[in-house]
Amino acid sequence: MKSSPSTGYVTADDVATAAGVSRWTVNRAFKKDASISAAARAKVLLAAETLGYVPDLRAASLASDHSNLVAILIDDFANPHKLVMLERLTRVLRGRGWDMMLVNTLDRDDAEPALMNARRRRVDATILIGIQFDDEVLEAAHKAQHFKKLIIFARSSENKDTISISVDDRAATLEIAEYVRDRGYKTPFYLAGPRTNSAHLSRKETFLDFWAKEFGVTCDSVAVPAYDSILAADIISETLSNKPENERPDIIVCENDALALGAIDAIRHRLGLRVPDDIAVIGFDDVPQCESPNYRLTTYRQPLMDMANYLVDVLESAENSQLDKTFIGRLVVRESA
Amino acid sequence: MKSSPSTGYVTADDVATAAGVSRWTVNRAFKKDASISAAARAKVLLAAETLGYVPDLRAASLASDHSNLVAILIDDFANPHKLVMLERLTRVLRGRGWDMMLVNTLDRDDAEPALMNARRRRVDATILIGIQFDDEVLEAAHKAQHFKKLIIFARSSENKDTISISVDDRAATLEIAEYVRDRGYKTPFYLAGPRTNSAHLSRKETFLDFWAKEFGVTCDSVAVPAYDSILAADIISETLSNKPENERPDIIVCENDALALGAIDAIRHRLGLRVPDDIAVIGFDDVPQCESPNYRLTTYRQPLMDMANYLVDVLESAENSQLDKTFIGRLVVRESA
DNA sequence: TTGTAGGCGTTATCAT
DNA sequence: ATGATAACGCCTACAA
Repeated sequence: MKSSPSTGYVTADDVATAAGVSRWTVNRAFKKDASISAAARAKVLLAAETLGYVPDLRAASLASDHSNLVAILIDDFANPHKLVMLERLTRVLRGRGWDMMLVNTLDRDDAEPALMNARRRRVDATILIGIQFDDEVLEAAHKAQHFKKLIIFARSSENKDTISISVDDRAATLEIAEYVRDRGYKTPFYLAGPRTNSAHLSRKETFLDFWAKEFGVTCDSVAVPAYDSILAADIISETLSNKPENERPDIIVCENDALALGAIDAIRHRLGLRVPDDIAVIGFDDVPQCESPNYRLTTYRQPLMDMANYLVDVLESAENSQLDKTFIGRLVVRESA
Repeated sequence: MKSSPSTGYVTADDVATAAGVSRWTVNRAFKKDASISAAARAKVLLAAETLGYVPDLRAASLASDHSNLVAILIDDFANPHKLVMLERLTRVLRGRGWDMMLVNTLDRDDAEPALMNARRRRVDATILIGIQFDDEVLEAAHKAQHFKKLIIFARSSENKDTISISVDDRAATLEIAEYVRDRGYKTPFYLAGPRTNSAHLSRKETFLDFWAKEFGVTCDSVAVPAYDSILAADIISETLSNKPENERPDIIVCENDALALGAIDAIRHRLGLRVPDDIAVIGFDDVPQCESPNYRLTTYRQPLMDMANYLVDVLESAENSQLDKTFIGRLVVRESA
């Protein structure tokens, strides 16, 4: 038991002295399940309060080898859905006692250094959200095999060393496709996002397959190199501006809302047409803007709260394989399609 | 020097044994400025690579009492500008070797627990971004005086125990006001955000003062209880829908873009009027959507990269007072006003 | 219920 | 340039 430390922080020892107990009793006072008398706890908590003591989580983590800290690696801040995901994730994690580090994976070459960084902090899990964590990056990451848990959130992955928590893309896309068919649209156009090296069947492929089987026609599509509304607007207006009216699609099915919002802008302000009367639009994600009177976008909402809660279940699980899970969301019908 | 540890992590000792040097030499190999021979460093780095060793930052922090980790407390995820700020902040911090914890301050009562949490992690600085950190909360927080650095980002504050990094609201608002005057608008209407207990002069007050002095008239205003576009649209349409044409404002000046985008939606889709012909709109922040062909919002852009870089300067400074700084941004003129 | 050793993986500081 | 000692503040496991 020593007296005041050099660092300026109050330690358990200081509180112990003040409360007239041992340092270990002090620590017990801060644990829920600890076996400690109510009197002792009260005494300790009072002393801690007056001294301004709070336990040091670095030391706790070092000694116990779990930190209740996760790293979230994210790219693609242009997509407004990321803000929604961050809100849900931080809310649920914090509500259940977890902290998170947010890492901006600046570009694809930065993915590995970013993963390395998470390892240095000895986080309990590393969560990947974004488009640049393709199979190749994952392979390289897991070569070293030094992640307690590597979780891919809101994106499916067949990678074996990884836990994937995502919406069932196939089911979702089929629900969208059926809606498009049932509403009588005949000539859909698919607006896809950046191509990745991921092995799984993309939303676009699922949709095109469905349409081909249903009607025996291949519908057109184009890819936008980023999930960016402005870019999507540019590409849609380029693609459609010189098409005669009878070759025009009657609906644009978009891989996500970022693209869909751009598509609506282009249809109205570049092509001078109406949504949905001339061309309908359908999105994916249900970002807040979808509800704006300007867009009223029909879209597919992922059950993000459920997914985030399941993520914490995974964090708190002793297992770290066989934990993949897909979720079913729902189509939110508004006026855009 | 012990052999393989129980935790599964490779330690500096393991590398030391493998490389035939001492543990301290291993650590030196990972420091830029360390005095170590090139040969020794190469030997160590090779051994580390094959063993998969990376330094443990928890232990480093515990021993050195600085973590290169900051906590960012943020609320108001409805405002799309938050995503931009997060992008810039994470980019600059990471580029300069800092990690950040992101904490969602769920509501006002959660501010104190959230601050406590940052203390438990012994972060080098706590950064506050949001509206709920008013003077009262700051007071309570600093009563305990246990923050190495408490920084208010993108918001001015007169609190003495706090470092405020923000745009010069007064200069910005005056620039906007002069623009409004010079373009010949006569009857501006101010759309404000939630009222806070902050002591400083708000943008709204600055604008109203200017207009009163310039023309001797008080312009109308209304407050939206959250920085939320949908809500802003509702309130604008309520407020203006039953005004006769001659009492209608010719421009709506908004405290930020979230409100401004909602105002535009309301003007078009609820009031059936045109922007800017019937009513012009001006915002603040320059969120990405401003550039959309649908909005083309005239707005004021904060120099976020400069501000973020200055934030890191502050983190790396030995001082922790007299560090307040305000920045000057610029008006970005588009077609909405 | 309460106290005690020993260890977690670094760094500061001093010694060689 | 390299090695060694003593923290850093807590937790696990066990003893009293």
